[in-house]
Amino acid sequence: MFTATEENYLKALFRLGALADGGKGPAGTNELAMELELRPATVNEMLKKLREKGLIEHRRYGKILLTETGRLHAVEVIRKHRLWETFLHEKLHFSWDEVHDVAEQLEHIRSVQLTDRLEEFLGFPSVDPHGDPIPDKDGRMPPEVRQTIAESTEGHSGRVVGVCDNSAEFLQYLDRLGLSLGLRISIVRHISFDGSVELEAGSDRLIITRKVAENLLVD
Amino acid sequence: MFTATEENYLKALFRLGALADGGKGPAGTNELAMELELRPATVNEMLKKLREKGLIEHRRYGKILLTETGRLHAVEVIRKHRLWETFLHEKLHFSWDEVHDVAEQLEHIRSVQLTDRLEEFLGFPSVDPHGDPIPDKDGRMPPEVRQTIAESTEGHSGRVVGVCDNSAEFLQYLDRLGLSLGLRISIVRHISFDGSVELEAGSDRLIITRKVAENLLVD
DNA sequence: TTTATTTATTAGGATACCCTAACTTTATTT
DNA sequence: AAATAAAGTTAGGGTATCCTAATAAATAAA
Repeated sequence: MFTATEENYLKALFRLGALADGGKGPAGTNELAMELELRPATVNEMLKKLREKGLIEHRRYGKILLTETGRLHAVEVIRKHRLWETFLHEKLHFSWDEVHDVAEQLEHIRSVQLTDRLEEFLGFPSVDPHGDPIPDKDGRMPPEVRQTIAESTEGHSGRVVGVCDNSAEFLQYLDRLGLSLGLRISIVRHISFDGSVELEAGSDRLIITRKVAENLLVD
Repeated sequence: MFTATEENYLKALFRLGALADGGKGPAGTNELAMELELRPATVNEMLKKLREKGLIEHRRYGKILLTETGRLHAVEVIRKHRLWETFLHEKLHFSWDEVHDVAEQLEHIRSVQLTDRLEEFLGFPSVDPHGDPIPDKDGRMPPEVRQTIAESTEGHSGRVVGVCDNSAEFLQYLDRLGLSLGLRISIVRHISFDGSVELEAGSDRLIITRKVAENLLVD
């Protein structure tokens, strides 16, 4: 039905929030090119194809929006990606910074039964190893009630439920800081001088930089 | 390192036994094209590429032979294919006729760790759901001591250990005949009239056609 | 051994996806 | 509103993989 390339475009548009509602609104060609690490000219060509397949709405010099069909396919790919990440982490003991690249390949395997059986095998998980919610068979995604540490209020306490940046570098850095998914923490104070945040995790205190705080999600 | 297409060529050459030793010897362009369901002209182009990469030996108008490097890569792909088939069958409960097409895609996933971890997760299986041996990490494949029912002697008794034809149609037909992998059977007699073979399975007797007998392997 | 058949190769084209460079339209400044 | 900047598009190429049709070499048959 769709090539791996097409699926990557849909996924990128979904990430950019190019949705009629519930997202950041229409996306631009340059923005999409940046997200996919491709040239605008290349993206422009593919837009034509996606338009003709009814996956996006787009007029010459206009903005890009996923159609409902496009959104459903994007969510399906994200579902597959997150299920595979969960499989790799829980069954094959890949660390959370190793799962992404392999899942990036596995998400494009075409099989009507595979995804659903994998989901069942994993016991219908609700989130992947990075804390991101896994859409169900019908493309429904549990609403995320989470915020970055940077935007949370002082005194707030909750669990680390996800990250914004999935790079191996960041994830390994978190491991070194002793921060892992599910950890209970409290926001002690925001330091206005440089945006650092002081946290309490159990009986430990630690300070994280603004950049880390902006990429760590708590519930 | 190698594209999925290149890997399919290597696999096909291995299947055709295009090995310096231990196989049927060199293969031809047409033969390979037939195996891959492509045109000879297409195959001819790819031969150039495989030759330059040192995966095959081939001179203009000459026969094709896998180099040692080529053979090792072919075996690695076969290893991945069979491990995935085993996963699909044992963990996700795909029937033995459903596993092939999905494994055909999964075998091309590139990850240094994935295959070995999958193998460990599956408990180091020695054969896949069709009874085909799974090569180990170093490309060693347990020697097959098996023969088709058509060539086995009357009175021989053993287990059904594999099939030559992996088509869903044949595998479903076997299910209908009540023949499954691991079943203990005895060869009662070869019927010279039409090549049919009479079998005993437990207390049951059944007759299979010559074509079935040629595609069923016993140890 | 000359002819016929089979097998392999070349030539030329198509599609998918990517690129750079040049150009056009839209948006932002002044 | 004119000038500038930013965003989007077109033109022209490149590689990988496939194709058909024509040709050349090798093999088999007469």
